[in-house]
Amino acid sequence: MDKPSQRDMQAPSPEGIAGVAEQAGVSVATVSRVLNGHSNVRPATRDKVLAAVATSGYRVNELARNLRTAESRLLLTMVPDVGNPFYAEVIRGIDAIAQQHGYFMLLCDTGADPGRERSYFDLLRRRRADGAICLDPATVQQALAEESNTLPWVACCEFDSSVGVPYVGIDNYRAAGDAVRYLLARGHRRIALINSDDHYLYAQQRQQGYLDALRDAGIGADERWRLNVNSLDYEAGASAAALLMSQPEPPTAIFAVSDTLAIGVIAGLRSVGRRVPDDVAVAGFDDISLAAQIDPPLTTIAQPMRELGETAARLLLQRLANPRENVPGVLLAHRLVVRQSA
Amino acid sequence: MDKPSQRDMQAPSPEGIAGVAEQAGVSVATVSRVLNGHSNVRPATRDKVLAAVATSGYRVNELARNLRTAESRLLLTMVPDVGNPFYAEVIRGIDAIAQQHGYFMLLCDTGADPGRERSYFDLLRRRRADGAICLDPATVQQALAEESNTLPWVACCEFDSSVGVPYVGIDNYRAAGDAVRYLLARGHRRIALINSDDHYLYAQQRQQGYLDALRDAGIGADERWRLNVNSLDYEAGASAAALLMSQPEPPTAIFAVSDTLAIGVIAGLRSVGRRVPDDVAVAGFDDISLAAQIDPPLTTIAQPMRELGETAARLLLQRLANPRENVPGVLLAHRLVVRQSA
DNA sequence: TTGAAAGCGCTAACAG
DNA sequence: CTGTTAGCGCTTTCAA
Repeated sequence: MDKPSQRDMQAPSPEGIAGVAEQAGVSVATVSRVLNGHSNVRPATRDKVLAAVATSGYRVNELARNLRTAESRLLLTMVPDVGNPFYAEVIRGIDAIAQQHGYFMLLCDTGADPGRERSYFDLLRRRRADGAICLDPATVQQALAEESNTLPWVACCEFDSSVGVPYVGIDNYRAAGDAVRYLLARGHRRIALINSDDHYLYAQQRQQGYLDALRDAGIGADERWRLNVNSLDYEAGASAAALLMSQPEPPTAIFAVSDTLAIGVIAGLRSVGRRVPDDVAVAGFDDISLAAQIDPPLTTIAQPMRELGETAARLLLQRLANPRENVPGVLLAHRLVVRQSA
Repeated sequence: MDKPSQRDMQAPSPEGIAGVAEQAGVSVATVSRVLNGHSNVRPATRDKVLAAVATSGYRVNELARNLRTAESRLLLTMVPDVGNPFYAEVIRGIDAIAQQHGYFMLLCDTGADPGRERSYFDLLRRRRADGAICLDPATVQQALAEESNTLPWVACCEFDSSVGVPYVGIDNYRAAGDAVRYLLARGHRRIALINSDDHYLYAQQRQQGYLDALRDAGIGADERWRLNVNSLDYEAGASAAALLMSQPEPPTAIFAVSDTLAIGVIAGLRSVGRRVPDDVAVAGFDDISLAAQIDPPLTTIAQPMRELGETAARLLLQRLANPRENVPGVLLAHRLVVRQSA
């Protein structure tokens, strides 16, 4: 078995753009131009190139392109919990806009863990992502902000307007107030609050909204009716509800800062034999699609989830396109959706 | 304002690895070695480099590294619907394993659209992702398989064992049979099936399991009790249930191939005044965390969601590490979880 | 309108 | 153990 002689060997046709160039009888520069849709190429030449691309089945190596253009066309999305329907919907909004602008989404579930978030954030410095959207707790974000106001990122849903990072969200203070005022209007006086972990800024804002609405109504807020849970799981809501009901003077209404929590609350209430809304009213927050399906259908504060994500992506893209221009913070409207749980 | 004279200008210290090399007084090769943890570097040298890295705040440019090593260290995950809790949990499993092996996840929501899936799949050819995990309908996957058995991808949850692509999933036929046999054992004879769109292979398999279980019990399956819906939304389940109940001889039990559907079914039943499980029993599929929370708690077939994702990622990683080795298909165990809806 | 050539920042032979 | 050097495959001046 001899090695093929020199004469028999095919000149190995070059790979990549060079192969296409050779096949089309043009230079690599020209191939690159038609690939990138530059206009300064004679139609006939363009056709030759396109034909060569088609027959060779060539695909551009974006690894090379990315190095050359110094961009990854990836947007990093950091979210505390992909499994939460609220975040899932926001993510969809982000993805839609990203795609629309030729970007893909690198999704990272941080579990709201500062350590993980920091290391993900480092992806920006390593140029693996061009920008980031952060849905994580404000405490985490502040750390990021100190470290690098210079890196392109925006805050979504959870934000601190004072740190100087572009953001999109709702007015959590007013939204929570709206919920409480509704409960008050329905005659409730003993209103409990089941809140997220306090390192979420939105949790603090919603609590303040709750507190102030109560105070404005001339009602004292019993501390025993205020609970913080460290996860938005259904289970967390269920056990919080049970705990609330075990008190000597239990609340007649419960406001939970997340629909998932509220759904858990309803389940928990049921398990301790209370009926909703007759024995105790329940209001949620977010208006995930499930809210309308459970029994009883959930009264809640609707957030424009999709739009929140879309806006975050747009803000980031804008910042990427024009790094020096100031990107504003934007507040989207919430609304109270009255169903049957309260 | 004069331009700084030649004498005043700082020699611009080189960026990147070269800067670190200069600062540490070694060559770029050495820097690269310590950065990549190669062992053949004298400790003293290593320390010098590390110090230079630390003081300069240098971060490797992964765009360059990726080009050089010809890998993106990204895993593409194509899923029909990120919003579905079932998929969300599978995704978490994938992400966990990917991270653990130094990969990140590119998440793409295909909406089960063949066109979108095809274009995402092209990311592999363009070297933007090293491999892909596909949760999309088998019809779509078959198209991919024909086009390129050569590209590194695996099927997850939804698979066709005959196309020769590595996969992980459960035995859908048996699982559906188990659900139906349980309903039969509870005395039901009129059992409806609310199924996914038929282009999902799992839908066909579950239907066959349903049909055969009925036949084995000597019961004819009325076609009017078989419905296919084109989305797994709660709403789809709700309207399907209402439709079923409007028939002259409505079923006494409903088996839905997804928990989200089943939850919608329960809501739909309630809206037409039927009680679950007294008037009609409902069984679901997946055992998402929500299943235990709704009223009544859902009887369902549990899938090991997390493990499904983890296994898919491992399979893919294995295929990536050893392209010529045959990667097997793997079937994970399901189980019937009896709660109160049936 | 087209081509030649210079890198993007890194890794990995290869040589010493 | 360390340094020199040749690319990875593309885009983009600069000239023609």
